[in-house]
Amino acid sequence: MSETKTQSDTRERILDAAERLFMESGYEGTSMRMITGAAEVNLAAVNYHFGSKEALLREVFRRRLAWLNRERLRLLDDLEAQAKGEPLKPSVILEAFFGTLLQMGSDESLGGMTFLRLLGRTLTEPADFIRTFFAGEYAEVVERYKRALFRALPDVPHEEIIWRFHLMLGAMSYAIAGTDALQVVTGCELDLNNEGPRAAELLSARVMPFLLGGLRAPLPQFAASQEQQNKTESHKAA
Amino acid sequence: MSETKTQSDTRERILDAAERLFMESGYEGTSMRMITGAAEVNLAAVNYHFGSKEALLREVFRRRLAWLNRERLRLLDDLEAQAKGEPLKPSVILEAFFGTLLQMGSDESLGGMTFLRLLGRTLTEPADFIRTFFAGEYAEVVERYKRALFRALPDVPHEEIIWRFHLMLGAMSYAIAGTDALQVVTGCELDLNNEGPRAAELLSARVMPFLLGGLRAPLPQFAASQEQQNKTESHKAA
DNA sequence: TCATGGTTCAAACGTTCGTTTAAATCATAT
DNA sequence: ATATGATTTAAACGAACGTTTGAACCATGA
Repeated sequence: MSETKTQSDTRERILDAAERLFMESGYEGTSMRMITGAAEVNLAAVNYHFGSKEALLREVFRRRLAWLNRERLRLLDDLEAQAKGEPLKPSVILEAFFGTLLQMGSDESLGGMTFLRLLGRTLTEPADFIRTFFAGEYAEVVERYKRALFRALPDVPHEEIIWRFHLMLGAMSYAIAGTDALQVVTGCELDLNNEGPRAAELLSARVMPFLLGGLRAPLPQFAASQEQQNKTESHKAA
Repeated sequence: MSETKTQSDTRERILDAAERLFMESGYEGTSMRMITGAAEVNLAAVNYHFGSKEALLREVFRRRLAWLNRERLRLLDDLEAQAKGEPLKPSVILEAFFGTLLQMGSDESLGGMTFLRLLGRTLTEPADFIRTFFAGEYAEVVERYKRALFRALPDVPHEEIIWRFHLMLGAMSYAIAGTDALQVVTGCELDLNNEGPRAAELLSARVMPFLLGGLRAPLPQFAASQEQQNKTESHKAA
């Protein structure tokens, strides 16, 4: 009814509906007709505005990840400048990387918990175009944070740090995705859905100590490249 | 190529092909024609032998999870009998729960790494029938191991233990699923594909210390919200 | 030998998928 | 008011989906 509406909001309506439906049903499980139906726009609107379903998914992530990863880099720049050349503490690095992520969950204008859960689920989607897209979006930020962790933990082999970074991502993704297959059993996810914006704080308090504990765990000791005899159990690999 | 073949191996061929394809492309991303084509059987064979695509997926998991969860329960029975009423050490519990899982990765007749990766990915699939199926398959084993962890960590609130169990599952799933969206960046997954049966040992050495570190991390301190103190044995058994 | 019941087969079923088309509609500047 | 370019619309496209069908096949026991 005013001039702000002259700029059609069809694009945003589609992106919002797609974000929610991709989160609920996955990429392959969500059809164009579900999306355009929920967004109350014409079926052809997706192809007109975005070109294809794949391009739509990419745009759903791009509009959120642009902010997320720019913020992560900015925060790391600040922290490193503030440290004046000294290595950062691991807890500070993790707080910057994951705290920025969780902040999105508290802010509806950044996607809220809907986007967080979509992100957690999509990281394990097998489709090729998804994986290559994410690799490109995350390349710089992962490289910078990896380097920060290398400096923070000079006695830990780089490969081990990469693995633990990997494991922390997994634990966080899983915790965020929430509606995992076992939630009926474990039965402690309802809070995430009901608490709304506070969900991010709860998640942070729960998960960050776990991640730090894992990151600083004693290193595994390998026996050369052959098997080690130190194993206490009698299991013999055939 | 004699009487053992009289019992048609069509069922197993389908299950093997479906296991691999579901792992590579996900449930919705894998078509019946892809499965029957890879298995070199007629398109109608899936519906004849299993009834539907959903039932096929369930059977793919049932033939592996039956062994896995039976073994997990048996091992826990043994350990608890051996402990003569004393609580088990957390590391022993985790080794039983996750070691059994990783053992499947080393044994091709139990599914090998293919099934492990399929399992890791499917735990985050959003489809309803998948989630309810898993809930049923895992109910008993999760309940038993939860109880063991409660006894092993009497000073930790039950809710916190459940959360950390949850996080450990996530980290392990993510590590196993392997081909995550960031593998191009982190670049340390190739070993899992190339090492074959040894992949499980490598994974174990990498992941178990991380999980233990996370499980034993200092507890988060909340600003006095609903503080539910832990009544060790008065917890009602549902 | 033939009847039988389990299994395989090619073909088709109706539905839904992502995408495209061309006309209709809208907003804006001249 | 009219022309113009951007957007929306209804309808249809061919392809692929999961499933069903009915006949052909085949091992086995009478």
